[in-house]
Amino acid sequence: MRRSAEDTKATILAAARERFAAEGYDRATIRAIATDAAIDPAMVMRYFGNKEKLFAAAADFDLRLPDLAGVPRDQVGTTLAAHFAERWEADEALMVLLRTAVTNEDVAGRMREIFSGQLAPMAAELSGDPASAARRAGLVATQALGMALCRYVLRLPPVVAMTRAEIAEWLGPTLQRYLLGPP
Amino acid sequence: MRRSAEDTKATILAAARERFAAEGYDRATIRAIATDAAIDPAMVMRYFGNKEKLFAAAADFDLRLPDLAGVPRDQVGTTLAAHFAERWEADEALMVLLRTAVTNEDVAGRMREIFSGQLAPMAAELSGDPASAARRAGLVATQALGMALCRYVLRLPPVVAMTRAEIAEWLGPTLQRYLLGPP
DNA sequence: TGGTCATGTCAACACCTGTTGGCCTACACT
DNA sequence: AGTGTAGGCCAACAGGTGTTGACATGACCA
Repeated sequence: MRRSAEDTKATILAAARERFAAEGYDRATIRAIATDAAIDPAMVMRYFGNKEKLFAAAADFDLRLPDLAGVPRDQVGTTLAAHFAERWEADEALMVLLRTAVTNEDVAGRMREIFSGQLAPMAAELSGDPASAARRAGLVATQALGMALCRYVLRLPPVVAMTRAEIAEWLGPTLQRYLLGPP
Repeated sequence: MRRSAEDTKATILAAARERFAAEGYDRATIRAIATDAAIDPAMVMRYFGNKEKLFAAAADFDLRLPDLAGVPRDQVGTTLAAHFAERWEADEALMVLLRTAVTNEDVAGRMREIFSGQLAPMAAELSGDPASAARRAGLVATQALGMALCRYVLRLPPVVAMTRAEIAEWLGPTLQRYLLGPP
């Protein structure tokens, strides 16, 4: 069949996202991605150059943190927890990154950039104390990513069984304390 | 050189643990492990059968949870957090499992077994409420593994910078609430 | 001293990977 | 209708992987 270049590129990218999300960088082969996209492996190279660049294109990620300025100060934690619980499931970008960052130093660096570029500034603005803001953001990351890890990657049954609302209820107070609680 | 079979086996196992911990299952090659152990790759096969069995031998893991029965009830969280902070660094078994479970369903299953065989029973004994115990244990896992992920795998700078004592102080109240707090 | 067996080495296998260059083919334009 | 070109396919390469079998070699026992 014959498609426009843009269509083909988008098809490849979609297939790549799924494979990378499900299997991580190493196990997701270009051949498998090409088969999913019903296309020849050589096309992947033509459109994306090489596997690394394909991954980079598939893994651009925005936390899309909500604006917490207008949220009542004592509900910041719950709001944030609810946001994460939704965000993880909105698309596969987080899975793509998480499954790969664990064994790929470059991608781990990319997660550090997301952390310092998106999460840390939010904590700084919220707490007003630049000295402790980075640590507070780091603690938020441990809980948020830990939930993602146990729920979507390891699939611990009791964690999978929780609803998004229950996650917000349980993690809310934790994030609240990490962000705004006593040092 | 010529060694006893047990010595060789132990040398291979030590090298395998390091490689698996640092690179995960896929990227840790038998050839690299053999080189580290100053030995021929064929010896690995002779002593362990195949790569999967070598991994299984390298990844047996015991959380070594402390006995929390004698701990004052309001210090359970901090005690547990301090234990985790030490346990992660005691040996490389956790890294071996974590780096591999993310892209290997069998090993993910093994982590679920560790969870249900070691962590969940502790929560059940502690809370006395079998109905909610599994969920409470799951929540503990999200925070504990999230800390390990951010500190040792992703190496988020503010999380790496924390001392073990600080980790215990910050995570203690979280684990306390997950285990014994209001539902 | 001669022989046996555990310990170790070597070379090769079959397979899979990312990647490349040449070739085909359908469509749009003149 | 003829032709240029963008979109697509095929076959192959070079390198790395787990794994295997045949062969060497040292230590120990009769």
